[in-house]
Amino acid sequence: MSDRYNFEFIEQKWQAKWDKTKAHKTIANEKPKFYCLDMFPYPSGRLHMGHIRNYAIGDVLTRFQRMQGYNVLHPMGWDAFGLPAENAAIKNKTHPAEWTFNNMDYMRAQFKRLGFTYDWDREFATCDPDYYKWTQWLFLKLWERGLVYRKEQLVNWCPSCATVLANEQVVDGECERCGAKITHKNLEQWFFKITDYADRLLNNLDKLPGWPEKVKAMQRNWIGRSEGTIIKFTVFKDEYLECFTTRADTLYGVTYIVLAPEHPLVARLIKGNPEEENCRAFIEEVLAQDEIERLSTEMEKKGVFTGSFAKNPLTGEEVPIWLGNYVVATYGTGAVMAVPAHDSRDYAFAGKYKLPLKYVVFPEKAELSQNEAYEGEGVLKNSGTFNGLANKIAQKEITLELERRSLGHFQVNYRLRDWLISRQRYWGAPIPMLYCDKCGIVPEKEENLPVLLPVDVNFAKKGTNPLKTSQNFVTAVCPICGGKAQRETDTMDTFVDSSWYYLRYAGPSKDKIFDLEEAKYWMNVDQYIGGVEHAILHLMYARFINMVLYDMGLSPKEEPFCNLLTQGMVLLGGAKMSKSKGNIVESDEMVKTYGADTCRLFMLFTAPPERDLEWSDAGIEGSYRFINRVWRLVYELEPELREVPFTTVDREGLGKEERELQQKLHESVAKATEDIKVKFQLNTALSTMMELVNAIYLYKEQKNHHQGLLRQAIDSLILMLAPYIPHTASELWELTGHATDVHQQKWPDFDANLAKADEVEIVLQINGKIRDRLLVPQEATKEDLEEIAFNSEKIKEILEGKVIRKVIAVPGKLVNIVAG
RNA sequence: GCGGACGUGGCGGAAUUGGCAGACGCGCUAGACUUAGGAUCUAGUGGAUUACCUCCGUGGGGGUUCAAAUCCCCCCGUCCGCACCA
Repeated sequence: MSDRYNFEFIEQKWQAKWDKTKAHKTIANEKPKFYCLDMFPYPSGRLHMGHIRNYAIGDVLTRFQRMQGYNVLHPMGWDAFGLPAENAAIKNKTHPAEWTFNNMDYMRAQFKRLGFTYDWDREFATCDPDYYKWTQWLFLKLWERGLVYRKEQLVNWCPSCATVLANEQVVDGECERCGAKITHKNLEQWFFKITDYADRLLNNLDKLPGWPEKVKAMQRNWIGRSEGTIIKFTVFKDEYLECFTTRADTLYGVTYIVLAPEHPLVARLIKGNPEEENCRAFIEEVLAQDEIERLSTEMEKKGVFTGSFAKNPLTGEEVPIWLGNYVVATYGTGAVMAVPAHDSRDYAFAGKYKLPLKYVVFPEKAELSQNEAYEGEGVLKNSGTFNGLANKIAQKEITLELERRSLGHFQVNYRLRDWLISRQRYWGAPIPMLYCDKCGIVPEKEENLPVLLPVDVNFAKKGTNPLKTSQNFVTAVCPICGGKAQRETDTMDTFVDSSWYYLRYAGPSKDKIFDLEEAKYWMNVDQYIGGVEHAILHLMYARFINMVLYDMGLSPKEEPFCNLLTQGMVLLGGAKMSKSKGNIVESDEMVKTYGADTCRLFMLFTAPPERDLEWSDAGIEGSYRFINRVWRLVYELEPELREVPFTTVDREGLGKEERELQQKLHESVAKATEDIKVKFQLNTALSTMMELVNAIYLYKEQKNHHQGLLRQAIDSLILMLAPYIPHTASELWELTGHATDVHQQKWPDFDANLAKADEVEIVLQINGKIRDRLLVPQEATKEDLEEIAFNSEKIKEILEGKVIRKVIAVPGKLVNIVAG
């Protein structure tokens, strides 16, 4: 034992012990459960301080809940498929697997060096054939349920990653991963029908009170549900142009129609018209723009007349059909009925091209201004038989009339698109489908899973899916007719892998996707912790896949994640730590200098978990100082405590200093417990413990110590620090004579009565301004306080010659005298 | 434009059930100990004025209240997400 805080020795000692005894192994039992899950990492290489922060939060919660009597599952593994491995493989002429597994080994050792409570027996990587076999199985189940389809459409293409991407993975027209500008290609791709679940994904958000409002808002926004009407305008003979609108009530105000240049009817609508040339030039111009330009609100609204007309289904009026650069081809029908009198965008467009306005909705009280679009509520005019109806009612009535005439119907539209899951890359789970000359597209048989990634591939050809270079892989046998077939060479989006991993942790299994019985015990995840960057991507995909598994009778809960914490980022120089920016503070370096406990402590103390945190060299020094301070305190008191048994000390017979220390102790336990359990404010829990340490230091200066009370204070302090600085706490627990493991102890209790001070300082106010402060007994009543207040010399002086109007006394807080 | 979060010392941040603004930590200042200190300990640290008293102060303005960082209204600003979605 050393008087110096030797973190290297201490941390290695306890880590070796935890490893050897499998201290963090978890099995389902009769205790109440708690499933604490940190989003598993991509094995990118090395941990930095950002990682430490993420995982330290989950680790504190895990250790705390164990001390609260819960059986806590806290697993860790690897989201191990993905592009960086493949790119590294091309660059270093290795195999992606080698790069990935090396990184996993390195990072696993780093996790252990940080003392995290993971049950390593449950570890897996999504690139293990034992795992991706079930990702493929899941694909087949979705196929069976009609939730998978293959379709040619305009898709996002990342030229740098040489693969297609889902809508969610395109940010501001750029690749979410590499930042390259996205282009568009017409390709046949695989999709998951997430839109079938749009309503449930949306409605269930209301059943997730433990999720941040922000994340729920983002998902609602992304799903973008909108109720409206499809209205059919007649073009040619017996052919219709369908428009989606949320304002069917303004149908009598339609003065033209605008189509996206990509609309399928455009070619026929312009053909042979004098405007044809003009239109072609316009379409070419619009299509030449990239996504960002095209969708920018700054973009000037432009259009051209097609030379054709469409017939309004109710008025029979012929209105001109235009092409517009602002109409989104992929939303609704790609065709908009324009009502310039009641839509400001149409108003601007109509003004520019001298198209007519027709007001049909009039405000009930105010005058209608004809200098702008009126978008508010009102009553219908100029609308035939619908005149006089409130516009909200007219929306329904007009749609019902259209339904009677088979010229329209109610429609719910979503912004959400189906999930494009195929990728033209090697390092992912192969899509288990085949192309047979006779049978067409056929699924692989379940018993033939996993469809293994071949080893004989060539990574050298840039822009080609390496899987295509393996003849052994591509050439296959049709599972139906036994004839010659070709394997699908696309792999699945890695977000498919991570959409069900939490179930695998909860119920590891050799012969099933997961063990249903064990998963029933653990699910759902009580606390999920991860970055807000997954607010839409992973968190919506996972909810969707879990919902499908729930419908299949497999997943025990409809929603997988009960409570969600989106922790803030660790910044350096105001920017998120990232390899590409080169602003990384490496875990290894800091652990070597200060030890794991100090790193953890700093990350938790400096800011509340949800907020971003700026790295500070001085800040980590402060945390290191605090641990040293605790170390010295316990080390110096240890000789007189070693033989003192732990007891709970009563208030009776204690001296003033003892009573103060006791009060501080109980108050600290109460606050540290509430902060972590209710508020999730680890920073304030820690500041409370710092105050307790300061109080014990102060008491230590006393001549004769109440050893029983000191023992209780020191023991409680070590217990409360155990989740945060587990190595130091273990060592100090042992040092002070305990034969037990600090992490298997019960969290300390507190007595609410003892947490109150004997005397409290109250303030005396006159007209709300503080004029005096006094110490009064804790139990002083309103009446007592008033008496005390009027006896104060200062108060008497100020009140001279004033009339007292009102006196407010709040026990334990203040007395306020209103006088004038 | 829509939605979410937020604005408190030199800095990170406390206090949000209305009731002492600035806990805790960093930094800074002075002192103690010391051969030395980038260790440790003690004291101080919102601003103005300063022996004391006092006044001002939570982005700005108004309001409710005995009492507002906290509740209400208006405005300004920052960050994040979505964005010509019909």
